[in-house]
Amino acid sequence: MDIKQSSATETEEFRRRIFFALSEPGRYTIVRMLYHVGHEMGCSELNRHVEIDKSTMSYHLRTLREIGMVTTRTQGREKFVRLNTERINAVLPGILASL
Amino acid sequence: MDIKQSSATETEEFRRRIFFALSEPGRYTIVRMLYHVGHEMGCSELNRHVEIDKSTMSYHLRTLREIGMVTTRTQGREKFVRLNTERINAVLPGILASL
DNA sequence: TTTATAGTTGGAAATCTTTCAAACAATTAT
DNA sequence: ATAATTGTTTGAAAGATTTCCAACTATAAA
Repeated sequence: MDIKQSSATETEEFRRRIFFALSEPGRYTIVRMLYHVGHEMGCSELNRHVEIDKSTMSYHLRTLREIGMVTTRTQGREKFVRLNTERINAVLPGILASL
Repeated sequence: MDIKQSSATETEEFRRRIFFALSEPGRYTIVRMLYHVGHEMGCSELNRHVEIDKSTMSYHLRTLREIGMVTTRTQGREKFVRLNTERINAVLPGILASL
């Protein structure tokens, strides 16, 4: 059973990116909060619960969005973040529940 | 429900280190290989299956050992690596099976 | 219109990560 | 004793990541 590093499936790539995201305390906290709250949250609400500079928060949320772990919705001047639970569970079943 | 970043439990810390380990392709491949093989492997045997420079391999194995994801045993000039399945499953149940 | 609120972006600084070559130690084989 | 095999370590180079300030856009409120 040989494993070639060159050929990584999309799923594998997504998994690794999830691992990368969760290896950073700030993002770990954000994801954990979103999961436990169980519904979308406004960025500023998130920011009120998680102590991170607002631009750092923005940076982390962009990372999570680029990876595909969250989606966002803008309403007026507020932005709501929603955890993409289904997609994450599809490649790493149960991981969110164990955070 | 507030989450303070300052206080991370040991378990949470271990989880994050596992995520860190698995976010790197080389280590991901090593861990996956060890899991699927299902028993300890000699470093050179590992190196024959996973294409990584030997010193890079050594570096990654040291990281995995420091995190506590693997243990090693030396016999003669060979070194055997064993995945600490129980400990990993204790904090992230089923994660190895989904790699 | 002016001001406040929500969030993004650019850029710089500090730090961390990964990789490899070269030299090394330890063990086994010739 | 010499040579080959196993694996570690050091150190340097290149690159990635995180953080924060300051300036910015856009919407809503006064």
